[in-house]
Amino acid sequence: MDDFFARVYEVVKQIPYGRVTTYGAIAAYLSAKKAARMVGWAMNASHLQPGIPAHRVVNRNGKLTGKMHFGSPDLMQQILENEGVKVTDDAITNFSRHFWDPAIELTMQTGNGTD
DNA sequence: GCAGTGACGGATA
DNA sequence: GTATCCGCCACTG
Repeated sequence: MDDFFARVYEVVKQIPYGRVTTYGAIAAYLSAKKAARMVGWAMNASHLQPGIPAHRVVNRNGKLTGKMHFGSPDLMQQILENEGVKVTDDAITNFSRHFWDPAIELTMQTGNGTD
């Protein structure tokens, strides 16, 4: 729990305001690209940890697949729109424009919060 | 120890 | 582009 989960949380917490990423991107960053499910599963437990902007994590299609886990099915969309991310039909519009890849933005630097 | 499941993704048809 | 299947790793029953 302090291994894989912590990794996912670290990456998710690095997601800047108004940006979003995908489970696969995080998984790939964690060298577990084949196990994108694990990321999503870890996110399921993310609500146990504070400061985890899980709403900024969507699936490859930019779809708010996990919105149902926020307590309110519309909460996730509300937060995204509140951050300037337009959401239509439970999917992020201009997704590629808001897309944030940890493997690029973090330049493959694991756990380096010096910046 | 085995089987089922999961906030996914990629490949194939 | 859409639909279906399989693989992936970890956890629970």
